[in-house]
Amino acid sequence: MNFSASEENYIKSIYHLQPPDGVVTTNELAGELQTKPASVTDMLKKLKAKKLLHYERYQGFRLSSEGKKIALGIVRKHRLWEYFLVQKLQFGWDEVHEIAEQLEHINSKVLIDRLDSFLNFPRFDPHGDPIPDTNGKMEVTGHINLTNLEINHAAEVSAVGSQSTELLELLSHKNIGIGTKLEVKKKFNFDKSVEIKIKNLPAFTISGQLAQSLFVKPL
Amino acid sequence: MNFSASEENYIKSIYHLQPPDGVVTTNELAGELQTKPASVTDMLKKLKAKKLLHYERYQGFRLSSEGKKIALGIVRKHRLWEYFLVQKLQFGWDEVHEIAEQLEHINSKVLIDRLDSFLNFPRFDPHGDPIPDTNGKMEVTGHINLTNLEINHAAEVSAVGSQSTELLELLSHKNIGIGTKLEVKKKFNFDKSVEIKIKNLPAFTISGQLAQSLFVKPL
DNA sequence: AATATAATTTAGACAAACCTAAATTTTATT
DNA sequence: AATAAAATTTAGGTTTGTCTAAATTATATT
Ligand SMILES: [Mn+2]
Ligand SMILES: [Mn+2]
Ligand SMILES: [Mn+2]
Ligand SMILES: [Mn+2]
Repeated sequence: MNFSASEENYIKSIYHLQPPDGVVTTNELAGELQTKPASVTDMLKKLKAKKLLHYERYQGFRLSSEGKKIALGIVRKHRLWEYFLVQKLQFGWDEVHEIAEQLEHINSKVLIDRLDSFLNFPRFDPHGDPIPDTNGKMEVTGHINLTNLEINHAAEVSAVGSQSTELLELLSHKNIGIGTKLEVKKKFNFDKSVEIKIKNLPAFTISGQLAQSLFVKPL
Repeated sequence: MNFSASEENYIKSIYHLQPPDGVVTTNELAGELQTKPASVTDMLKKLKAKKLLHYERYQGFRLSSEGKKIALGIVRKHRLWEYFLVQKLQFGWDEVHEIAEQLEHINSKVLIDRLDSFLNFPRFDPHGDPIPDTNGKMEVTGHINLTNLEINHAAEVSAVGSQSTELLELLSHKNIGIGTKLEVKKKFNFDKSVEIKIKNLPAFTISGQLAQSLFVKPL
């Protein structure tokens, strides 16, 4: 079965909004998609008819297992393209979302699997979100992006957003690696930079871009 | 101004059908786009209103200079993506058209210019068609693909379809380079392979894939 | 429990891009 | 020049995805 770009955007948004056990509401989804509740209701009927979601009117809705499978396919495409844009075409991680929003609707299984292979099967996108594999499986490590770590909570670096030599060079210069224990001391909203503290070293500041590339496991 | 995928497909097809001085007809375009003449007429009105073509009813139509500019932009995207698919993702030149047909509608100037740079500014796509540069200019060399050379007509190799080391390795092994004079002796439809004759050498056969990567100037 | 408010759905329209069938215009043939 | 054939356009629908305004249902407040 094939879906329109519009259907895919709805499915993906429901996937992102859906809490582990709960349900998504019409207004939430309308807000997310910048559309009107009435339009959402129309689409819900269509997606229900296609068996992509469970929905009883006025009761909210959630993806069916088929719907979840479709969603993971779109998420896979979105994140792989983002990784491609950053890693191969020198885009900043803050410039890729809009373009990936278009590219995720290109319809070709072989294209996306070859892209995956060309990129060397990356497990995280430039924002640190895990990339589902060809079967829709993705890592469920407990790590979070450093930018989401709470202030003064100890954590350990567990992954980096990419394997680029530039990133790795910067990390080694700053003595940060997998296993490094650290705390966030302060977050600066102006430029998203973050002050961190590593034991036995004076506190220092890292750029928002670098923080985005670091994933930590709270201890 | 931004155009829908449908508008872009119409514009590109008119560009390809349009003879140097003549005009395109409704039925021709309907045939090319696998649609009905009535649908073509609808779109012609819209494109005329947007000043992308010159059109008087029952009289045929041709792109305006603005329309030509748009067309070249789409052709540029189509051919760059084809080159990417073949050169980076290991697709065969016969497998890329359909995917490029989708990718050509991705809307981002910076994306396509970065892709161009990433690919090292290729001048020909995998089918030997010239790739317009960022300003819509493309080479108008008189060369044609070797697969289109008439049998027993002398010609000189003038360009290759890509710069890949694999291609160049194969060419040097076969003693073919820019400037090599040759004739096509026979074309085999079964596997598209081609028998060629180079002076002072016995005739030999090259694969269809290799022939597709060779461009010659008839002498 | 009654009523007010908020969320959701329905009804009815609209634009884009297509279609079929009928009407019109151009072109070819006698 | 008249007529036949072909090409093109128009008229009137359909589907998809959107919208506004009104009606309905659920939730919150008195
Ligand atoms: Mn999207
Ligand atoms: Mn992302
Ligand atoms: Mn296309
Ligand atoms: Mn091509």
